[in-house]
Amino acid sequence: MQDWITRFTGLNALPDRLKRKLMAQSRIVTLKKGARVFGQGTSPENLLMLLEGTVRVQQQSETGREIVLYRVQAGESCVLTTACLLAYDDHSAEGIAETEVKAAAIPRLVFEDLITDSTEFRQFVFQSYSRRITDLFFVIDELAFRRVDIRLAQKLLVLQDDDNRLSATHQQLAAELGTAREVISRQLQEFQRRGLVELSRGVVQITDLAALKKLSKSE
Amino acid sequence: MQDWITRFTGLNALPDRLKRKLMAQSRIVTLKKGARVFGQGTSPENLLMLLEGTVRVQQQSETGREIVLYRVQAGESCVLTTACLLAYDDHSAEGIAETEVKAAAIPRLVFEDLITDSTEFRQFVFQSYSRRITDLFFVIDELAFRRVDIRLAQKLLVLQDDDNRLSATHQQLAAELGTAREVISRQLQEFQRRGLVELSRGVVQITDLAALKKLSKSE
DNA sequence: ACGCGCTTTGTGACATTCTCACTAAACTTG
DNA sequence: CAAGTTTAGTGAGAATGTCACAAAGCGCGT
Repeated sequence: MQDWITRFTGLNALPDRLKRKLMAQSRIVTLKKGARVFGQGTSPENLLMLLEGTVRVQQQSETGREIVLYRVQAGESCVLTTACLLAYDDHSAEGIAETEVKAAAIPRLVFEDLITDSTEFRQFVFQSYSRRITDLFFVIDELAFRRVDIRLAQKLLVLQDDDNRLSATHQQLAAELGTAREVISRQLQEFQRRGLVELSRGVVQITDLAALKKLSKSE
Repeated sequence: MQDWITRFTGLNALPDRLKRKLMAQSRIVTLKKGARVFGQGTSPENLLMLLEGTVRVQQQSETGREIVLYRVQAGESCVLTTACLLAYDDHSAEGIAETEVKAAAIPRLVFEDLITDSTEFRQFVFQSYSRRITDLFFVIDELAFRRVDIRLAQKLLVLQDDDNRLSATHQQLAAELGTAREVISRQLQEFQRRGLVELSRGVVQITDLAALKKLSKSE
């Protein structure tokens, strides 16, 4: 894992001196699938930059319901973690490794140094913020204004693999949209009735991609 | 309007040199009540620091419905504007002056300089971010998991003035919560039936504060 | 004071979503 | 294969959202 910096387009512009510093002062960590990356009591002393895998960031209600806020992909960083989740400790958000995750962990002090020293790094950080906040705006928009069937169709399209399938329980899909499991079950049945998908335990197979896309775009 | 910096607790720690720079290179602007501070086509070349008044930041759906995201109060700054609303131009968010607003406008370049030069200023900026993002998390939580009556009770309590009144149409209250006007009308009627409030056109008078508080806290 | 236009609120009917309390089916493990 | 666990299905009723109006309140000009 020598030159991981090249995986972050925003960091290519860094002067060599700082790249070396970053490499020298961060360490590579590996997290198992399902591991909690941050949240509830974890006080994040590192900025994580994802090299491989994805981290799902979600929020839990007191009643146990969940909603997925966004995902951090390889090549992105968990910026909100460092700056914000500290302040927000009550019904806090948490990050879960969705796959095995490799990441570069940058200690807070190094992070601050880099922010101080480098316009390029600042740009990178602010852009990361920007992306996350855009994601949050999007979630709010969807939650407040869109119907579940349309949102579900969107999600299925986003989460599908190369074979137009996805492995997820209805419960997990409900958490993606911040709704109840029963709602998803019924919607999926309706989709199946209309021939859009084929259901089996823990799996959704998309059978009419075009129609699903059309649905996802209807208002 | 000489020493406005003192109004920002986070900026007190700035070295005098930078305080002077900030004063010298920013200018005080005044905005009329109802003015659009940013959004849709405005490309914000300034960071606004509110000296007086409040700015309401809200989002609009394509169908014309709205939801209030957060408010920027005197002593706070519109950080999200500069960094983020640029990227988010589609169904974008907008900021409206809720009252007459006085603010210090800091040009983007000065902002960058300060970020570069001052740990204290960086802290200030990141804390501002943190607060806003916390607000967004809160909105998402409420939207996804809480009943409207409880959310309405909360809002009435927050928005009330010293006489336990608030001037707002049902439509405006609906926008606060991201719901439909009819829903608010019916809830308010129910509140009135239960003796919690007294309604008249454009005005809600709270008549049983204790009960309303209790409702707002029930799950 | 009166009528006119505009804004705000009220209402019924119906669709969608949420909740609760279950049952049933599908997998897992011993 | 039996027993336990996880996942999915279902009906009933409450809460919320949508639509198409009707009614009431207010400002304004005369």
